[in-house]
Amino acid sequence: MNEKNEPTKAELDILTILWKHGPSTVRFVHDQLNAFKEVNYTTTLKQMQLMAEKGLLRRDESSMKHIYEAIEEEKKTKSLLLDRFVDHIYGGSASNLVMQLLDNKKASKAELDEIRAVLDQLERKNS
Amino acid sequence: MNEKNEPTKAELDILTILWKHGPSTVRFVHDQLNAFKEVNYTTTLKQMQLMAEKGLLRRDESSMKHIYEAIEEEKKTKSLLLDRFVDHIYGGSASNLVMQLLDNKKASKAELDEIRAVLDQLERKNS
DNA sequence: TGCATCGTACGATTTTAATCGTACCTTTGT
DNA sequence: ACAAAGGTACGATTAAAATCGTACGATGCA
Repeated sequence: MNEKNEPTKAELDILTILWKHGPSTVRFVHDQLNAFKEVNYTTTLKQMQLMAEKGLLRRDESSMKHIYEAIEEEKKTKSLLLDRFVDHIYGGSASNLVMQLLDNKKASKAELDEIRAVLDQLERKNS
Repeated sequence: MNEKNEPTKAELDILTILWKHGPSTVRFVHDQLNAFKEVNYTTTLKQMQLMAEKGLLRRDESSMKHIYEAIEEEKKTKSLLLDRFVDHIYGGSASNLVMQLLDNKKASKAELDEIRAVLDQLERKNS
């Protein structure tokens, strides 16, 4: 993900679908999209074409139905977004973010356990 | 914070300053802003006026130099943004977010300890 | 008093994101 | 063969965010 290629909301919706289903046609992505959001087919098409230009998607035009694929993997992109978010909203402090997260009861018991497990594992690795 | 009053990036910059320094004049906010971002004075002014209209800021016009103040408190607004973020990017799973956060080495040793402390405290409270 | 300074008001502009309409090419079924 | 269906290309439009220029009122001081 080069530079300021931060995906917008609409782009992220498309990326999410591609990450989930792998390389897909515009039609497929569009149908998935319409499951929760009304848009015109040409809008989805255009959006994906723009994303290809921007370097967010790779396009295979060998067949008539072009196949699009996310260039960056899910994890990498999301972690970039996360970093931006932490920096922007929490002044770069990850712990502040986590504290608020836990505070807000946004995390279930199971999630708490999971988080603790990750912490433990990380600590073991670092020692 | 009503409805879709989600602050944009530029608005968040202004809110951050107001949260930090309390009720302020446009001039003051503008100077703070310019410390890290070049903008025209009238832009800041306009932005703050719009934010007041939107219900993000409260304005005291009793004196010539209008005084602006964030309506919602920092914590509330940030937690709203955080929730949106978790929902949008991590499908609502707080633990996924945290895992990635820790994974990414975005958290220092001190932060890890802090996070663990919060976890401990929460667990004690819940039992 | 008058002029430089600092303030707000307001319309216009720029930029970017998002959407859509229309033209036109390809495939497929009859 | 040809019409219907489904595909891409592309320009135009809309909407929202952000920025700026200019007008003009208040204040203060030489």
